[in-house]
Amino acid sequence: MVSISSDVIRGYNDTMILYLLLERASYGYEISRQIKKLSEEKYVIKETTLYSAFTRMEKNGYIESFYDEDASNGKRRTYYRITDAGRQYYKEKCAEWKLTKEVVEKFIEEEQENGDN
Amino acid sequence: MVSISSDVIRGYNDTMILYLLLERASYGYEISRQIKKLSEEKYVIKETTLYSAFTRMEKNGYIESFYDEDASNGKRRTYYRITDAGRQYYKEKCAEWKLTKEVVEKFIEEEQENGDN
DNA sequence: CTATCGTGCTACGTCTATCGTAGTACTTCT
DNA sequence: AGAAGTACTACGATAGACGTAGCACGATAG
Repeated sequence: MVSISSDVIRGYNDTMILYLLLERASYGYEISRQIKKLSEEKYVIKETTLYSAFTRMEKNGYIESFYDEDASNGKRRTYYRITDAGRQYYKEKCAEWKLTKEVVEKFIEEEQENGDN
Repeated sequence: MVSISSDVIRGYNDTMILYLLLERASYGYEISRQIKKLSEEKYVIKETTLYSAFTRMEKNGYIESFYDEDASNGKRRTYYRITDAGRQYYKEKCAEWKLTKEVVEKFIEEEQENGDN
């Protein structure tokens, strides 16, 4: 069964997260479920990958963290919102994706869905 | 200017090399030039990346190395040919690529080529 | 004759995104 | 009370990519 290896999705985890943050600010667990859902269960991001992406992107200024002040109690969530730099970065990654796709596809053979020919 | 980062092509260097070896056995320098040419100069594989891919793939049994017996003298080239396992692996990577593309594209916004609207 | 350029590698160390494992903490369901 | 779900953090390992450097040989130019 074909599944997505970390090496091929690498470099697009950030893009996926930013895409979801374009809609609205969110937090780890929610982002994780949204990725799973939007990818139709084809891809599930690992927790450690997700949180380290948050840390990295905040350090790079692509996202900002904040706490929901209304949260009465319970384990406090860390929310993230996208910054202008993040929006810019997202756009660049989209452009890069198109280029990458173009290049990779020159090396991919269309598999004629074979009837055992 | 948009260029392809190593993190996004990671995991497809092997695929590109194998694709070229499907055609015929080849060696480092030639593969390198073919990748550059076929990608229309959009991607140039680094020497170290290429040779470490050869080593890795030979260890994994996807390719086999041999020397050109006819080569009279000069620096001897190491040729590589693809194995059956390599052909199988290539096919899997092609299938994986399609899946990856499907997933990633759900997170990519089509950039309406803007006339500064 | 020497220098440079192109070809064809190898060695070695660094970087970094991802991931495995584990642990903490709080809530809700049973 | 215990388990399952939510919401993280810490720490170390892995592996592909890459920077730098060097070696070896042939051909071409000065």
